[in-house]
Amino acid sequence: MKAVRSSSHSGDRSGSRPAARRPKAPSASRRGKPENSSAAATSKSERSRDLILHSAAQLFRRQGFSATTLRQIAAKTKIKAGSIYYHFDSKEQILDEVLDRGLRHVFETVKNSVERAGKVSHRRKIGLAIEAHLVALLETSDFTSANIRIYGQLPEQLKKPHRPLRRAYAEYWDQLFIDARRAGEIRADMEVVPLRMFVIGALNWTIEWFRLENRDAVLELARRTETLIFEGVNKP
Amino acid sequence: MKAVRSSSHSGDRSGSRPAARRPKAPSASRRGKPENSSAAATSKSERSRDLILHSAAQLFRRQGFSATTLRQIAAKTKIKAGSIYYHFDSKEQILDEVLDRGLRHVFETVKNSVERAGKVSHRRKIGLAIEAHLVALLETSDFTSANIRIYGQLPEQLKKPHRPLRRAYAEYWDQLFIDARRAGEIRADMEVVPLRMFVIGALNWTIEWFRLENRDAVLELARRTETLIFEGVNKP
Amino acid sequence: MKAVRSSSHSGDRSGSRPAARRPKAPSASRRGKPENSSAAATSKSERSRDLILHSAAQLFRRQGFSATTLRQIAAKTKIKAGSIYYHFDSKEQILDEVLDRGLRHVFETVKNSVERAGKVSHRRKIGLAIEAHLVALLETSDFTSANIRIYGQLPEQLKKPHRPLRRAYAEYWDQLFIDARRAGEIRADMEVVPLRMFVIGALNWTIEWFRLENRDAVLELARRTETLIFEGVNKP
Amino acid sequence: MKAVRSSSHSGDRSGSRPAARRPKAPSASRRGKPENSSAAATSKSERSRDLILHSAAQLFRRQGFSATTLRQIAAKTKIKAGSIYYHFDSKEQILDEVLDRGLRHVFETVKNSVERAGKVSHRRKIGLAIEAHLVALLETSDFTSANIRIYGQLPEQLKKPHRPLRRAYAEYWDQLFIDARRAGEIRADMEVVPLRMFVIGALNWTIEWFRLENRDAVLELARRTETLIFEGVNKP
DNA sequence: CATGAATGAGTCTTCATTCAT
DNA sequence: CATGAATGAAGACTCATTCAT
Repeated sequence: MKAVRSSSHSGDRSGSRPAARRPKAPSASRRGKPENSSAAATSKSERSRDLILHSAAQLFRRQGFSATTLRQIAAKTKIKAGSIYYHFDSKEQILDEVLDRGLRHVFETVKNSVERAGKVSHRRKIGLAIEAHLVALLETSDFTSANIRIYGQLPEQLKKPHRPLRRAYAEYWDQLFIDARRAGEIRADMEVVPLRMFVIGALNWTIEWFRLENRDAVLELARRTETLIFEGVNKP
Repeated sequence: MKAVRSSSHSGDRSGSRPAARRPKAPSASRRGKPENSSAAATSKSERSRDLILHSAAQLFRRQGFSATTLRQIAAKTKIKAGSIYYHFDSKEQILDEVLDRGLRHVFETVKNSVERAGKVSHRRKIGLAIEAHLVALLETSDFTSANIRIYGQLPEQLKKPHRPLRRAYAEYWDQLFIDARRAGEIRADMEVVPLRMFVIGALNWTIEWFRLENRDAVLELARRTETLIFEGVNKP
Repeated sequence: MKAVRSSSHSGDRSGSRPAARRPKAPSASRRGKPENSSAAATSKSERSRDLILHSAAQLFRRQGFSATTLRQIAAKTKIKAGSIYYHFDSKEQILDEVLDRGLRHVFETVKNSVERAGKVSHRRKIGLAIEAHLVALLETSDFTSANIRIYGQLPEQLKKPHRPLRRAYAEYWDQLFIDARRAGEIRADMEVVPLRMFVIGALNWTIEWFRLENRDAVLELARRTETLIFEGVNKP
Repeated sequence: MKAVRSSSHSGDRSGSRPAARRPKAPSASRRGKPENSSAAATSKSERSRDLILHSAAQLFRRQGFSATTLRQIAAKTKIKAGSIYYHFDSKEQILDEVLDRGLRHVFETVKNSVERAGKVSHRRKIGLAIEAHLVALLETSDFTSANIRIYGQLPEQLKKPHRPLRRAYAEYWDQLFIDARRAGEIRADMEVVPLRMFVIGALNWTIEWFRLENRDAVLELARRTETLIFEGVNKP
């Protein structure tokens, strides 16, 4: 009940190329695994690939896609720029994989968190989703934060392959809200899509300002956010 | 009680340069004027400058700063890339001015809206601020939306000159919340900074998804957002 | 009765590109003019374009397409490599134009030479064609020699746009032979296609060894070749 | 009376290098053997070497030297690019050997064919030479066709080591013509060098268009060519 | 004011080559 | 013998910038 199906596009665009070398596609052993799995990346190649992706994610997150150069990625990975092409076909392919991992990571984190909770109130579920989303975004994954931060500014053609998964994630949240509303835990007159936008927006914007200081900071932020969303700022 | 002081930095960095032909600095007549003033842009030069800035703002907003080329800006302005240098010293200078105008625009819009209201409840004031912020962001100013969208990914050195004004704007909101809390319209245990982040985050994130369709769409969105913030999603 | 229709493809492949600048397409004033027209190339841009093409043709001819770098072309033209892109979209576009000019040049030279002769024997016509082809190839046009020399090694996709014109040229020769055979000046059992290949082959191969020394060398070579083709090496 | 002395240069340029593992020079057992001998290629190493050379020859022939990458050669040979360096010091060394084999192959083929004929007319000898040259070029050897096709575009320094053998081959043809002329089978006023160029040119150019379809096609072509050369196109 | 033409630094990418395993 | 992984030099191409006209 865990792995989010990869948007299965990743790397497809390179289909026409001669595809000389080997790696270039996410190794079977990694596909679908949680991105920050501490389970040792096996081959040397896989380790390098991973390091490159991590470097890229951090840089994309900070500077955006187009402001990030392959030389920067290489430098951070302590290899030379040309070497990147042993592992990837193009800068775009790196982007694709960063985006994909990032979204799959939040999605899985949120899903697992909610499902693990079992029978709890809808508010609790939404609270857990908020917390999981924030944890993924702010604590555990550069991929997720990179995705959230840069996606909006990418050219259409780069966004396209990631739409299905994005939509799926949005629908997952919508369902949480729909269920809660049906159960009467959310006002009946509340429309789901703007609500989801509002919530996700408030969560996502945290990348712009939140600086992780201690383990509990994110949890604290999550709690606060949940309260705000459910109760607003009004006097009770 | 209108004009927000420009962050006074704009163009300063070019101080050492030989000071080419003429303009290069916002013309006296424009300084401090509301950005969308339809009041006669006077000289031809000023009109071109303005058109360039508008083109730049739109492109920055859509693609980010580094993905936007001067030639794109020129093309959208229907001039040639070289001509931009009659009006600006560098791409950075354009950025500076776009950012500055953008922030001043929201700031003024919000301030004016609140002040014009006169004696009203704090909730009403905050509601007006929300509305004004959204209007500036989604309806009236490409500068504002450009600013909001790209600021976070800019290198330190480009952000720096804009910090004072950003801080001022943040403090303005903080004050709104502090006043409301003091007046008991907001729960006493609510900390102001995270609250502001939450609210501004929810508002700013709308650029990522909101598509302006009709005049009232933004107002409707603003109302909805105000309700959410004050009352939350709970059953009343 | 002169200009050979350009294969009209030239530059078409760049159709999808944003096409920012201007020149990039052969200027109207040059299209269809004989390549070595001494009629002054007018604008500065046109002159540069032309110089680049000439440099490219010479280098392509000597080293082949892929062994020739833009830097070499630039150096020979005494400009910087980046400047080439003011005039051309890509190395391929340069190639296209070199090939096109080259073939149009021989074609026109041959056609004009034959037509100008008026009512003469078929053998004379073929003799003139041989001479004209050799002159174009060895004396007047780097474009023609470049074309002949590199065409065969180009990847399919680069050859494609030039096929129609090549075919037309081949058919022109075929017609010369067909007419001569019908008139009884060529043995009736002689098949035209292999004959054309034989003749054109013998002519084209001269690039591999012939070094132009004096004005008459080519004419002398042409005469010799004509004799060989018509009479063979046999004792008369 | 068969083997054409290799131009003995092959690999010499690598003289200064540290002399890696082992082979790198054509194994003793192969030196001087006819290139397509099916007589057991012995060691595994030797077989690989050979496969690499064949792949290279085909690619050089089709695309030229500089457009052919080591990875393409490796792919065609079904090994990895790095492995090539066990057998060769550099791409240039491969080229050298391809060129050398190619020329030795035609040379031997022609020589053998002529010598085997014994006492025959000079025209017959030349006819056999034509046939043998075409067979080598179009049917039996990628090395020969690669040589003929790419030699002219190589940089001086790469051509140099192959000149002696080329000259020898040219002289062999010259001798055939001289003998024929002395015997009165060729017109006395016919100069030998341009004649050889004409003939070899017509033969060599066939690579540009001839597509081998059936066993006899080459022989048919050879016959036609011989007739043309001796009798020309005139009515008899 | 604006453009045409050019420049040079830097971008992504390719490729021959190396070398430890 | 062969490969996997990497390197560095170079290639095509882009782009902010300059400046004479």
